[in-house]
Amino acid sequence: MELALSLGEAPKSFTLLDNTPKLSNSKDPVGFCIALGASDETRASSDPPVQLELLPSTPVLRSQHPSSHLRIPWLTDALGLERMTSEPPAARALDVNSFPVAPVPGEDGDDGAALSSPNSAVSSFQMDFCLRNGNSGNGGDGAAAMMRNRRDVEGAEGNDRGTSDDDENGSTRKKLRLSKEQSAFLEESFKEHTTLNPKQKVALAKQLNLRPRQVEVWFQNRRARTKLKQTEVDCEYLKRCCDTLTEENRRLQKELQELRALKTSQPFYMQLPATTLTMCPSCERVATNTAANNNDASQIASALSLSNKPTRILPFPNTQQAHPPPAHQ
DNA sequence: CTCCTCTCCTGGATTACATCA
DNA sequence: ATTGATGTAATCCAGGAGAGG
Repeated sequence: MELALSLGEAPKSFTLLDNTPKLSNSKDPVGFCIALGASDETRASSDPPVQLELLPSTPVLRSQHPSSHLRIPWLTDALGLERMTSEPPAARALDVNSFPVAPVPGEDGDDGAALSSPNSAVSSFQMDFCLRNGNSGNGGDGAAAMMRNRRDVEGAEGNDRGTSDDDENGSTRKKLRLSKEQSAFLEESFKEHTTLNPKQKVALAKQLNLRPRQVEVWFQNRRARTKLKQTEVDCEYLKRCCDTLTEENRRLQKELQELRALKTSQPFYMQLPATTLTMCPSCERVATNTAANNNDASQIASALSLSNKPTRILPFPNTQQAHPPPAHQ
């Protein structure tokens, strides 16, 4: 992807380097980073390429994060760690105390692997994520939430697609609200894998007492949200870059106007022998014969605009001795 | 080897519902 | 109590990839 902006008489271009790693291969769940290469002068030094961090990063969130209590099944597998069955009871912080929902036989219609999942050990520590966030300790309408939760869980059970279930009940589709613990655990999983293979999906579903389809949908929506957020961040960053370039364009146009005004106000400067500028034909740098190091175009421009000394610009071959070619290479 | 069909998965768009101010 | 905004679970659809005939 390449994006080029042309600004007046001083065209500058910058490219949007698409170094985006594949999400599935990246350790970073967001994994999307843009690098905006502009000229050093153009690029705002305070605007590094933006990478969105959508995951909880504050110490508070981290400390409250259930990852301190939970393990991602495939992570423990990968690390060869003990499974959660060996977790001390005190660590089972998510074993909230209501409505344990018995697994419905033949529930996992989504994947046949559910019955013979190699991660089946997880089921021995099946957590009860039946509570919605309303009744997990902050009082309020706990009873009502529990009733809703029971209704939702019961409605969610047994049918993977849900639509036929709704058809049978003659009701509209129900919407299960995931508990904070479930959402947090899914977030933690998403941090490790933005996509799930069937085994991971089933293991996660078992662990969270959800249907694999629900886990799948959650990851779909989560990826969509990530992409949306990243797009917003990208737009904001590009907008800032555009503002910076616009400002620089304005400044350069103004400088150009000053130079032209100076030129028209002093039409006979060519006849005055005060200062001689030499220009190298290869690199187009300019040097004066009075100050050999003064070959910066901006310094020349400021010299032109600030001091009213008449200046002569000569082709380089005429003043070989003033600017030997290898001097600046 | 190529083509076709089927299945599965994913992204994008959209809907429907829950929650909150 | 009502309502609009917002967040998000769920659905629908199209397209790509891989397997198998």
